[in-house]
This record gives sequence, structure tokens and C-alpha cells, in this order.
Amino acid sequence: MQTNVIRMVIADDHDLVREGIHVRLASESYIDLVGEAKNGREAVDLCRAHKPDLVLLDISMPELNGLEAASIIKNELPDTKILFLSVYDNDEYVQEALRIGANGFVLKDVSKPEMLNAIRLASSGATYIGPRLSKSLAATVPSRPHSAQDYGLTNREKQVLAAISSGMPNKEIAETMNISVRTVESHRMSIREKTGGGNAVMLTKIANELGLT
Amino acid sequence: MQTNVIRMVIADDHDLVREGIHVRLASESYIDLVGEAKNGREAVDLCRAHKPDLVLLDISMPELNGLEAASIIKNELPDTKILFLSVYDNDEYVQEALRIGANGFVLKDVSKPEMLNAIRLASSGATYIGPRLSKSLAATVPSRPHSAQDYGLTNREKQVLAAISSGMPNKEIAETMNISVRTVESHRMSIREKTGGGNAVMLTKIANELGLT
DNA sequence: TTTAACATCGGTAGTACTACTGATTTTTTG
DNA sequence: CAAAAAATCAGTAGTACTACCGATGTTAAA
Repeated sequence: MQTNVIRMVIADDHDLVREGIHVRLASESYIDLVGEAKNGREAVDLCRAHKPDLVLLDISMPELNGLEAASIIKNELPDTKILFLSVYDNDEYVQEALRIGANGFVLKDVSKPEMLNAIRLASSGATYIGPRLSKSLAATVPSRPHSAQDYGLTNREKQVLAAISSGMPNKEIAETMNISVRTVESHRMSIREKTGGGNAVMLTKIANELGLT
Repeated sequence: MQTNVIRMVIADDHDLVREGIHVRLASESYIDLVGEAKNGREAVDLCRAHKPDLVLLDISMPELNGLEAASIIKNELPDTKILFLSVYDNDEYVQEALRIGANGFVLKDVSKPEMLNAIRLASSGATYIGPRLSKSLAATVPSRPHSAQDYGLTNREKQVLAAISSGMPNKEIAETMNISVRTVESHRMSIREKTGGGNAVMLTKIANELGLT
């Protein structure tokens, strides 16, 4: 955002919603509404033509849905910020939106000031996620391994465990580590003792917990 | 947040930073600074005592770091919003913060208006993630498996694969499925042929890709 | 209905891993 | 420095898995 005017495109398949947004934004001097689309395909075309600072996308739209459109736009115009507008407070949509690199996600019952806030924040490069969606976010993000508990594994044992979890048989592990197969087996045994893990698959799970992948 | 006054606690181990925050917030009438902590332990105690609407936590602090403190606070006081302040734009911290259920994450070079914005948003239950952190977020959120390609596995084979990936040896799989070990082995063979997977660990990886866990 | 795919089971042989016991050398630690 | 822990390697026996061979009944598709 070079200037303080935010050039934006909006996309929603319902005329009523589009008009509502239009009215809300028209009264704001710092917003320049350069295009309105009623499906994902149009949204992509409008973005190609106008290269807006920000595009406000509905999730469910014909032709191309908001997420698909966003993928294309983000790919072709990495600097265009994306703000999603949805009726669904669905975990997966939020997750997918963030994965694409969205700068915001708000529900359609958002108040005007909150919406303007989200627009300003998103266009500045921050990320805004509406109130009722925050809880989904927590569930969405994977839990980091509690590597506090590494079962007292030694460095060498961790290396072996990492190798096991990559799918190598003992023979290969021995070769890449320049030690004998017996030594690998020996480490493997102590890993099992320390972790209580059973077969190779179980050890792999433990390796994942410890973040050794 | 019942009233429009935000009661908050701040925590940072550097006096200078704490003072800076204090000055920034003191001039805002809608913010009531009810406590200042210089480590995570103090932050937790202050929150227990004052039950603030929001707590601003530095990530790196002695005694208890910000993330650890946040876990405890969120657990005991689920309604207390958490805003992280950090010098690190590290992926893992943002990820962990969101997992805990934080309502925001800003860098220490944040401007005053942006900081106040983050505080308002976080206390309203939204989630604010500062500009330079948004990119980390995209990388952080896992991409859902594209189970379009299931390698042409049959239902039975998928069941066996799921069992393998849970760590069961063939014998157990046979028992739980009420078939002979030889049949399990047979399925296992065709799974390997179809997927190109090697040993059990490799098959587990494939099972994960297909979402059979 | 004939063919193909699926699911079931068995034999045999070889390879990989598990479970012990025990030993030597190096590194860490009190 | 002496003791403990870590890392290295070996023998032996048993279990689990891999890789072939083949067979039978059932179900789905051509």
C-alpha cells in the first residue's frame, strides 16, 4: 500500500450483499471501490485488470468459489491482500483461507466499524480473524511437540529414531551413519526401552511427537 | 467484556519496555492497567488476583516464559484474552501462541495506534496478527490431504493400511479383523505394490497422506 | 455369462527386527 | 581422577515381515 487510499474489489453472488457492502464502503473516503464481481471467475478477472490493494471475497460463489479464486489471485498478484467474508464459521474454511495466505476472515454479521477495521488491517498486511472464528483457529493449528519430554534420549538415539521414522531399514541407517547394524539395533533397543514404543510404526509416532521429522 | 473499559495486565522482563507500554496505555481512557509483571510467574499471579480482560505477554521471560504463562492463564481464566508481544517473528512461536488460543501476536516494533488496535481487537474476541507475522501463519497451517489419489486401494486394503499405521502387528490386525494373518499379509503386499511403499513406516506415511488415521 | 477384480487362505524361503547377554572404547560428570 | 553414561560391536534365538508360489469362493463389470 503506497498511498493511503485502499483500492479494492468485492465479490459476492448476492446482489443484496454486494449493495450493502457498496453502501458501507462508499461513505469512506479512503476506500476506492474499483470493481464488483458476482462470482469467483469475475473476481479473478477484475483483479487482473485493476490490480487492487485488497479483494473482499465471499466463500461460496458460483463458477469459482472464494477460496479457489483467492488461490489464483494470490498466485498472480502476491501483493493483493485477501479478506474473506463468509456465513460459515467453519474450521476448514478458516484453515484453508490462512493456508492460501489470506489477511483476514470475517463473518457476514460483522458490524460496519469492525468491517472497516478488518479492511484497514488486512490492507496493511496484518491478519484479522473475526471473534467467533478465533476458537476454530486454535483447533486448527497443530499442537507443537512437547519436546520437554524427550524421554531422556541421547543425541545418537535421536538420530537413529529420526532415521527410523524416515522409513530406513537398519541396514541403511547403519550405512548412512557409518556404524554397524548391531549398533543401530542396540540404539533401537534403548529407544524402545526409554520410550515404551513397540514396533517401528510406534517409534515413528514418537518421533513425530518429538519433532524429529 | 461487559464494560467498555479494558482491564489489563502487562508482562515483560525489561523495565524499559514495561515503562514504554505503560506510557502508551496510560493516555488511553478506556484502558485500565491493573498490574505489571516482570516474569511469567508474576503474570500468572496477577491474573489470578485481578482477572483482567486482557493480558499482554512478552514471549521470552524468566521463571515462566510467555507461552507457558499463557497456557496456565487460559486454562484458569478462559475469558481472559491473551496478546503476545515478541521480538521474534518466529514461525513456531506464532503457531504455539495460536494453539494456546491467543487473540493476538504483535512485534515489539509495533506503532502505538497499531498496538491499541490490537488490544481493542483482542479484547473483543477477534484475533490480530501483526504484518510481518502473517507470512509465517500461512506456512504454519497444515494443508489438508488431497485424498483424490488413493492409489486404487480397495476398502479392505484401506482398513488394513489404517491398522498398520496405528502400529498393530499383522497378528493383531488379523485378530481384530477376524481374518488370518496370511490374508493380512496378502493385503499388505498388494498395498505395497499399489502404493510403491516399502516397509511399515513408509506405509504409515502413505496412510497419513490419505487421511486414514 | 464369462472375465476380472476382490477377499480369503496356505507353503516356503529369505530378510528384518526383537530380546536377551556381554564386551570395549570414548565421553561426561561428580 | 574415578564412576557413570554413551557409543560402539558381537552371539544367539525367536518373532515379524517380505516375496514369491499357488488356490478357492464371491462379487462386479463387460
